[in-house]
Amino acid sequence: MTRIEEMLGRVTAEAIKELYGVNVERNVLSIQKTNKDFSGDFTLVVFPLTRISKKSPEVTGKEIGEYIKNKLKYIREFNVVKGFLNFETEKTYWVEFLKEAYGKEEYGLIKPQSDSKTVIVEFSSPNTNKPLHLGHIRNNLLGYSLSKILSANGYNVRMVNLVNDRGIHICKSMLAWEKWGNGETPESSGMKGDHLVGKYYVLFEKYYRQQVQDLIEKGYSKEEAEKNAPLIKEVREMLQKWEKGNEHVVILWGKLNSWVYDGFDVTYKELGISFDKIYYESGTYLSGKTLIEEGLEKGAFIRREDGSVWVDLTNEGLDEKLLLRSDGTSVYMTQDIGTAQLRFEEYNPYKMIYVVGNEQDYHFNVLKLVLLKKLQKEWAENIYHLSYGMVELPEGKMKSREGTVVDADDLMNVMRDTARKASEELGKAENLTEEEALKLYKTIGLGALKYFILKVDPKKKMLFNPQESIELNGNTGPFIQYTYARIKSLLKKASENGISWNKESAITEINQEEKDILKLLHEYPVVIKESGETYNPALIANYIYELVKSYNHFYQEIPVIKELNYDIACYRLKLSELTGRVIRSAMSLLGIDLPERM
RNA sequence: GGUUCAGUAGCUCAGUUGGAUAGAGCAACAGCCUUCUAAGCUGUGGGUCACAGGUUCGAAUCCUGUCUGAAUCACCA
Repeated sequence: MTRIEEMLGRVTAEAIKELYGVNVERNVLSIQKTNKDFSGDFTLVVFPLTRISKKSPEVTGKEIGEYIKNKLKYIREFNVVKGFLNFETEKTYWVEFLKEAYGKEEYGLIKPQSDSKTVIVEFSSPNTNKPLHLGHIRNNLLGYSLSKILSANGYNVRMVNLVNDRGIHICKSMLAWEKWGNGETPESSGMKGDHLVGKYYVLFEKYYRQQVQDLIEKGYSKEEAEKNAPLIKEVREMLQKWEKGNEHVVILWGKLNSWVYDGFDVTYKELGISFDKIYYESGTYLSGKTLIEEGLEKGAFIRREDGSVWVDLTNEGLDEKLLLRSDGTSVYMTQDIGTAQLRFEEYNPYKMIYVVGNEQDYHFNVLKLVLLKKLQKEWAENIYHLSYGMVELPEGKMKSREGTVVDADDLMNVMRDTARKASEELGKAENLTEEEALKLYKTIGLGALKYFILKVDPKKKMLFNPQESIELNGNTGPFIQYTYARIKSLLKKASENGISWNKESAITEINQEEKDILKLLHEYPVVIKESGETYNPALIANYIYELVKSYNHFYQEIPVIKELNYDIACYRLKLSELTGRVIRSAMSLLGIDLPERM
């Protein structure tokens, strides 16, 4: 069944050709949903067409409307208000639409085929020196949801995580643990591994800052003090030992990292996040050097007297950027150049998406420019940096070193407890086993958190207020989950009453409430497409909210099971079932679970 | 200072290939549970879309300038 917007577009172009003798491009025709204050379902804006018709907007609208009404059986009536031509659709269109959509197994989704294009989504990319916090949660949720959405658009998606498991910041917690840890382990302390390691990272920073302060008081400049504090010298030494493969340091590194991974695994599992492939920086940080050499030969880069290698991007409006240190070791940029190349060789992807915060906009600009302009890698055109805004707290930005972070594990626990409290107050937990109840609280708490984060446009920074953001009413995840549970309950009751709605039913009328829902269901495939094209899960979130709101309105006003006309009751049950299926489908694109009852 | 991004109701956010009288939620107030789950529904109040110009049938949306905020511009990652 062709979508009505397409039919309208085609026939409108035909009308203009017929009436005014001019061929118009399909995309200059603006066909949109009719504003709710006017009568009609779809609207053609005729202002731009008056230049062609050489007539007033009203007359032009009437002429085109008349033509279309006679040509398209699904258009029942039209009206013209100023320059807006509003079409009213025939109810048969909606009846047929529901029948078709209802019959599809996964309405709205495009299944990836084995020969579909591949898209790589890199996200999460944590450092192994501290536990995950709210910022990582936004990253993880965006990356995971985006992957699901792209998959629903028919791409083969590979979810990839590049773990920052080496470097000076990792050595900081290692050194601190060795100095002050007294052999403390996750088992001996009862702490989650990532939290334990994070504790020593904070400890390092604390003593380091103290040493810097002491030196400043002795007359050092701040810069000198930061360079000469004994702890930073020790940690540099440790990094060098690591790079040379010093056995003691490598073993220590392996031990602490394994604790962190155990901790991360728990957090990822709680969050419901998984990856197809995990890369480790320790395995990739040397890559990229050959590409730099290649660039040097071509004259794309400059080697300075001290041996360091730079790229000059001043013509592109950026600065000079370091690619290799004077001692020949690589920097972040070097390895990103290398891993990009490796991945394109491995997967030959159609797109490669990096989900990374907007604080690294500059870095990704440089990365793409170097690959594209300096190294002439045409595939770099397909690199896309999904740059998301920071999560801020009422008191400002989160800072790991200063302890002003919202810890991921803590937050999930708080959300679950809030859900528990609310459920108990509302008496929802009755008739549930302890196990069922716990599962429900987790579903609701996480649903609230995930929806809260994903409903905001990724590009924008967002504010997280711990007191107010943990909301379960209004435009929230639990609101949607609740509606879903209601639909489930309705369907269950209907089948208990022996109603079999899964059959043809002769419908003579559809009311406004039903039509509102049908129109939204009708839009679902378009929303999936748009959110895939713009890499924006928020479009899905806002769409579900609209759908759920109009279903709740329907539910409140219109009887379903209690409807006495059997055909109408069946029709409304079908509508409800499809709404439930779309809610489930759309929520799964956000990575949010739904309870069967709540 | 350069670059980039942002500024919409008291708060958190929708709304941009330019379209009709700018929308939700929260908070406030007023209603709706003997009737399919009230985590719901209905209603009221709340706006100089940061400011000033410009483009045109039409601007929150595009352009220019100003103000405010954030990020970034490291031999850190």
